[in-house]
Amino acid sequence: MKRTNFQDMRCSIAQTLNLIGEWWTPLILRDIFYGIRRFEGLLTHLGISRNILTDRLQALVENDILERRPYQQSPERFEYWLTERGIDLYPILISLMAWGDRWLPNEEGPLIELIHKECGMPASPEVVCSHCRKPITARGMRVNVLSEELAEELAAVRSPSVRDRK
Amino acid sequence: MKRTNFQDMRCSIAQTLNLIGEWWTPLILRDIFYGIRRFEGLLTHLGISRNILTDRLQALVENDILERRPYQQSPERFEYWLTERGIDLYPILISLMAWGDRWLPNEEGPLIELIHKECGMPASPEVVCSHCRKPITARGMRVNVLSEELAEELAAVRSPSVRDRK
DNA sequence: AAATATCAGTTGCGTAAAGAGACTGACCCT
DNA sequence: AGGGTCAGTCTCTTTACGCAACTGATATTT
Repeated sequence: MKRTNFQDMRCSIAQTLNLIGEWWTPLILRDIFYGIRRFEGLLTHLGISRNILTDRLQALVENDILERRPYQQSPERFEYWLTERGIDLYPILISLMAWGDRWLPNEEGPLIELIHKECGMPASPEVVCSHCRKPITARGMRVNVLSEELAEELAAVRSPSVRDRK
Repeated sequence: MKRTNFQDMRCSIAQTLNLIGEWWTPLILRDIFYGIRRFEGLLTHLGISRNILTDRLQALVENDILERRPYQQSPERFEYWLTERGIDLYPILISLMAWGDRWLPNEEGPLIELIHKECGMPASPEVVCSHCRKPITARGMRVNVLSEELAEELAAVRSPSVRDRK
C-alpha cells in the first residue's frame, strides 16, 4: 500500500503537512532560510542522500514553495529560492525551534541564534491572537465544529470527559 | 537502511521533528487536542491503521508528550492525555493550520473553527517577538552563528549572494 | 591531451517503514 | 452460547529511504 496522503482531509493542518510533512523537508527549508540554496550545499550540510534531496526539492518546487532559479549557463545550474508562500512557512519553523529550545535544550547551548532585527534581541517567539494580541494556548481555545456531520462524528468518538462537557 | 534520525543534529528544529515529525504524528496530536483520547476513537476519526497508531502512540508516550491513563479496570483500558510538554506543542499545530488556511483554503470553508476564549474571535494566530511584541518574519530576522566551526561550514556552502553580504 | 574536479542529478539495489486485514484476548451484555 | 467493544499483535505486500555508482556537461590542473 502506498503511504496515505492527507489531500482528501478537509483540515488545514493535514493539507499543510501534505506539502511539508515528509521526512527531511522541514530541515531543507530551514537550510534554505539559512541561505543555503544550491544542491551540493544542501547535500553536504544536511547529510541527506542525493536522490531524496532531488525528490524533496522537486516536490517543493511543484507545490510553489520553492522556485528554481538558474544562476549560470553552460552548464546550467540552479538555486532554490523561497517563494512568498515558502517564506510564509517561517512561523512554523520558528515554532518548532521554540519548542525544542524549551523542552530539548542542548547542554552546550544552541549553535545558532536568530536575532529580531527590529529590537536586536534573540528570537523568543510567541503565538498571539491577532485580534486581542494575547497569547494563544491550547487551554485558551474552544473548538467550534461548523458541520453537523462532523459534530456527530466527534461526539461519538470523543472521550466522555470531553463529550459530556457542554 | 534505517531512516536517518535527527537526534545527533544540534538543532532544535531537528530535535523537535525527531519526536513529532513522523507521518501521522501531528494529526494524532491534533485529534487529541480536539478531545479524542482513546485508541478506537483515533482509529476511526483518522483512518490510520492500527499498527501505525500503536507505534506512534507508544513513541509519544515514551517521549513524554502523551500520558497513558487508565480509565477503567477489567479489562484495563487507557486514554491518551497530553502532558505539559505536549500541550506546549499547540503553537506548532496552530501555525500549520494558519498556513493552510491562508495558502490552501478549502472552497467550502473550514469544518472547524478555533475560538479564542478571551476575545471570542476565531483564531488568527500571529507569531510575535516576546520582547518587542512585533511580528516575526523571515526577512526581519538575522542569523547569528555562535560557533566558529559552523560559521566556516556555512560560509563554504552558502550561495554567494548570501555569502558576500556582510 | 589527459586527468581530475565540480555540480546536479539518475539508476540500481538492499533494507526499513507503511498499510490492510485477520487474529487474539479480556471482558460485557442478553 | 452468541455477539459486541476495546486495544492491541501478526502477517503480508507495497512503498520509501539510504547508499553507492554512474552520467554528462563544463572547468581546471598536470
